Amino acid sequence: MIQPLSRPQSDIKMTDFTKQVITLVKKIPKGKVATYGQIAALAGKSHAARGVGWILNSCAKPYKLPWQRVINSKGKISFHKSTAEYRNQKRFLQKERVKFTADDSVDLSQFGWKKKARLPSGW
DNA sequence: GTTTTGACAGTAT
DNA sequence: AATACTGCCAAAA
Repeated sequence: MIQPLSRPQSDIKMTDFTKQVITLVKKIPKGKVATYGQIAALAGKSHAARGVGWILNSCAKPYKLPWQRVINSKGKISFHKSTAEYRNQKRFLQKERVKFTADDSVDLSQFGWKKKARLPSGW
């Protein structure tokens, strides 16, 4: 049967993993994006990308997380096009100078968040 | 307690 | 290259 698409809850359990994910997402600098897998890996679970997605769905609103800076490993927005969330996220990123290719994808080599942020002489 | 779902990723075929 | 399968996390039914 069909279940509700989303169940935002501000009343979640807050495990270590959850806390770390929230903390990390908040640390994503403006103008950069991170992938679910990267967040998961930084939180200590390299294969918990799904969990990250769930946590964002649960905590993005109540915790005011910049969930828009989190995209999938292909550099694309995970929502289906024509959804309000998709448009919202794309607009948010473009506003931060994040370029979208004709493919509606982001070049992670340019805009991907690197914790050590050591890029050639431009940064 | 088990099953299903959800904004995923990596590997295998 | 494109699909399928598996791994992992947390919450609801």
